[in-house]
Amino acid sequence: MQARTQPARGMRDFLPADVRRREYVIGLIKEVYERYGFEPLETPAVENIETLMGKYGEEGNQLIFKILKRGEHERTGEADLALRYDLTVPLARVVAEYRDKLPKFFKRYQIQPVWRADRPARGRFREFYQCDVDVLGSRSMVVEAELCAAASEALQRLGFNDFTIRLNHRQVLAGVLDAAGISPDKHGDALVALDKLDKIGREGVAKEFSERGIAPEAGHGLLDFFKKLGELEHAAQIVAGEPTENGSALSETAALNRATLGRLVEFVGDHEAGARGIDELSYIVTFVEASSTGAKIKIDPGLARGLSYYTGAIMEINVPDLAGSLGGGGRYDNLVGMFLGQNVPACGFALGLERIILVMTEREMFPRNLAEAPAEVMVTIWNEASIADSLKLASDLRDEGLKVDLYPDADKIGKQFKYASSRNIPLVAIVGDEERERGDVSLKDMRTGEQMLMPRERVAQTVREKLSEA
RNA sequence: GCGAUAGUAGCUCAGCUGGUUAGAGCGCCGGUCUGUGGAAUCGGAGGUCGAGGGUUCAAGCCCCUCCUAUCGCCCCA
Repeated sequence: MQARTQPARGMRDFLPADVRRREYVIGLIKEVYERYGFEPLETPAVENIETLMGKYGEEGNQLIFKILKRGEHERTGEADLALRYDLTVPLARVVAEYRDKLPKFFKRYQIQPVWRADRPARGRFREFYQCDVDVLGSRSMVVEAELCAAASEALQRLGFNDFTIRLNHRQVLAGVLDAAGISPDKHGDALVALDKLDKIGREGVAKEFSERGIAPEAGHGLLDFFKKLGELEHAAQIVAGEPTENGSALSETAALNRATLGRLVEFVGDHEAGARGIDELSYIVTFVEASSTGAKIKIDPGLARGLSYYTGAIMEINVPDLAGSLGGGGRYDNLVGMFLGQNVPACGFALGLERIILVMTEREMFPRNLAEAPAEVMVTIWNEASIADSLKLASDLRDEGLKVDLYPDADKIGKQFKYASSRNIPLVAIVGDEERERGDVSLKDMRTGEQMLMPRERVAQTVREKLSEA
């Protein structure tokens, strides 16, 4: 009859120390986003199923957690609701619904869980938090630049400095594939194969191209283009010499981005949409160079992203020690239109909270004192007769604004000290028979072992002094 | 969804080619200490060996199914 106590597959319980870490990260991200002028938004966990279906591509549809109809309809197996798959589509729905109440440029952040019926793996769960920032209402590349800067600053505040924001563009991607002579219906296949370039190498990709029915000349042309891009990077590194230096890293990145753009122009030629995309990328890198984020951004013509609603720039953040990405985003000018009938330009960025926490935990990037003391002072209970005194003292100290734990049992005093010690509570207050007679309280500093006797009224002040000493 | 590896005490792990009552360290609880934690010392509890089935005289070990985690593929934050 022993029930299973593990949470459902891919779902997790967060114990107090976990929650403290999560809140620490969320707090810092919020702070940065607020400083960029973003406003908070929350939406329901559940959406009508039509709201989500068809927005994420074929693969995405299958990964949506669907909720069966209730009541009599349950037996049909039909679903009318679903758990949200991301925060972007609900945002588009909200903008379509409240267009008149929202500002012309709606800048919002949203930090909430989303659900995907995926197979769990390292850094991948079925319930996970995304930290989204989006700007709606503008086609300007200033938006892309600001979003990159905001996400980048959030990561830097958390202590990351070895991340890269890879930048690409859906139209440029299309332009490159067209220019290579890959037929439009094979673009998807080409991208999937191309994405594995650094894993399986040129020959591997070439093999996969042919398996996926891509014309050999087209495949070769494409691989050739990427080979030359790779050489570009190599050259830039040699020129810059020390890539770790801040100053030279910036110019190196900028130079590389310029060179990459140049190659793209050559290769894509007069492909109209592609050329426009290249212009947009060039604006973004120029705008971004105005801030320290510039050194973090790298145009990567091989970057593809799964979600089907992206229409323009796409980006992704990576760190060396994580296979997946720390976050990603892009422009999706047509998504709101799917709800409203009228397009509202939009661009957004999502940071993956779970992956940030995973890497931060492995690298021990959390402040030491985060998970520790649940209270600043613990009040002991001397005996059954003195419970009221202890309650009163705890209450008074709480009124003084202190975090106070009250030991619940009249255990041996040594046991109570041991408990306080194990919980890392720095101070312990004792009202024993002697103290009570004189209206005094003993206060022990668990860190030094020092113990002082004082009038009741002075306890709060002394606790504060002791806390600030450390 | 496919393939691979792993799961033994709260934690980290031993456990030989299947062979009696499954071990260690750390942690936990208690005593030494009748108003005091951390140290020392002595003692104690705790495991249906991930779950369920099968083979065998005998299963932690072999076989099957499932669960969970991790690694590739696929995809993604």
